[in-house]
Amino acid sequence: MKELPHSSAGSAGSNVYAQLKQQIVNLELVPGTTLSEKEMSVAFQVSRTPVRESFVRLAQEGLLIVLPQRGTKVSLIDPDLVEEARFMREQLERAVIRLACQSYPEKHLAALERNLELQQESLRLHDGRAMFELDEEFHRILFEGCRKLGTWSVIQQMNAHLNRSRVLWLKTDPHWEHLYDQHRQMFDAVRMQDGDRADRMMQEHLTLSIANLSVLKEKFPDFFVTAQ
Amino acid sequence: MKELPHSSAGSAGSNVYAQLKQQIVNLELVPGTTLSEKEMSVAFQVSRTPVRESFVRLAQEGLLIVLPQRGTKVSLIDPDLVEEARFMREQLERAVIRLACQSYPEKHLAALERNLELQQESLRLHDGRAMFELDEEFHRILFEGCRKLGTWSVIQQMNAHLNRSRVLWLKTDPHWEHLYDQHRQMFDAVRMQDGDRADRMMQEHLTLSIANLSVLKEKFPDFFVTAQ
DNA sequence: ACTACCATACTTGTATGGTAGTATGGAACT
DNA sequence: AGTTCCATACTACCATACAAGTATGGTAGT
Repeated sequence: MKELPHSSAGSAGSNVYAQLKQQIVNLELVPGTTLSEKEMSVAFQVSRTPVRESFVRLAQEGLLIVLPQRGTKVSLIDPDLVEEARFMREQLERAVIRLACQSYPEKHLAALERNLELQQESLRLHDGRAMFELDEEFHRILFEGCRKLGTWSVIQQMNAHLNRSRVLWLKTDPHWEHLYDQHRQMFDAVRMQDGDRADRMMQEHLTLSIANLSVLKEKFPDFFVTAQ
Repeated sequence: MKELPHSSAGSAGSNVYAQLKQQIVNLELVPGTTLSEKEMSVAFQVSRTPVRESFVRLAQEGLLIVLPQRGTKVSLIDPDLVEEARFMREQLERAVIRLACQSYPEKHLAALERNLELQQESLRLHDGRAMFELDEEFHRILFEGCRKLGTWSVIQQMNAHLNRSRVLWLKTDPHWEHLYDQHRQMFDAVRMQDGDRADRMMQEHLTLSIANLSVLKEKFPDFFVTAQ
């Protein structure tokens, strides 16, 4: 078969996985959508095997629900899981930023500053998509500087749920300026090695970030789990 | 706990996954062992497809390393990952037990007490295997009572690495009595709603539990990653 | 003795046909 | 009209065949 130019990166299975995951997290694949191996195999121009492989991985992350012999659908957003993900992030990020205030490599400090500049630039351009990614990277750099990238990647898994609601939130009312300010203040706190202040800022940052989940539930009721 | 359809027994793929995972965590499959889809398919009397499915899932958890067209091997224990898992557990469990001290269902409190009794019984019988599982369940019940089971299951993933070193530790010098005492004291603190004491106990509990990783590295050098 | 080459026997990755279970719609029956 | 039954068209699951990359050991050439 002819090699498609875009599919050269990695195996077919990994490509399907990555693309599906992105579509799910970006809500291009609406929660509740029913998929099928066959359907996706024709869409991605591959056989069912790599599609099935990606389904297995996505199911393990809770993004797909596979019902044997019945079908596969994109999972609904579970508010309890979202809150748990927020809780988890809060605990771990507060602990990490306290570590960062004790000692943090100069190299990563510079990376944070560079990231903040890019945030400012994206803010000026009202580029929400870029802000979203820079936000993610800001926090990732924090973990990286503390040599806690394994922790970060585990968070990411649970984060898939949190991020879907954040994407929804983005569509309604993004307070990017406010988040930028908080990032800036956290950066300053790390540089000044002020652990208590950094902790306080992070807590506020991650508490407020998904404050009004109920608003989203009202606005997009079909996307959420109702009965628990 | 919401049972993911995939994790339930029944399908051949899930069975292979569960059995392989258990063998890996129990170190019956020694770190570094090379496996192959074909080999396992004859061992489990199934075709390569479900075996491959289990490989994909285990690889995502970091328990298997798949090298395309070369082979698959059981991952070595990464001391940095073990420490990260410990770090993660410490932060999350301390936060959870503080929650438990604020409010905790009577039902789960009773479950904890029953668990402690079983621990005492296993202690008397010197049944290390049972203690290991009761230890896990004790902590799980704590999360369950705080409605943080999703967090627990995410921890479990990272815990696979931590548990392998704990199994090693079990083979050398298990201080089960000490751990039992700590469990008992944590239980008392939750019942008395003494958050500070519970926090302190949990921190101690999870700090000491893998104190001597370097000892294990000397005793079982082949099981660990050397260069990072 | 040493090097370059290549057949061969592995490995994982992919495609495809068949199986069993499930939802669905229409026909036959009450 | 309402209910039961069954053919049909799905589904995920599994087995198998093939493709493609890689390690290895032997061999021919220098």
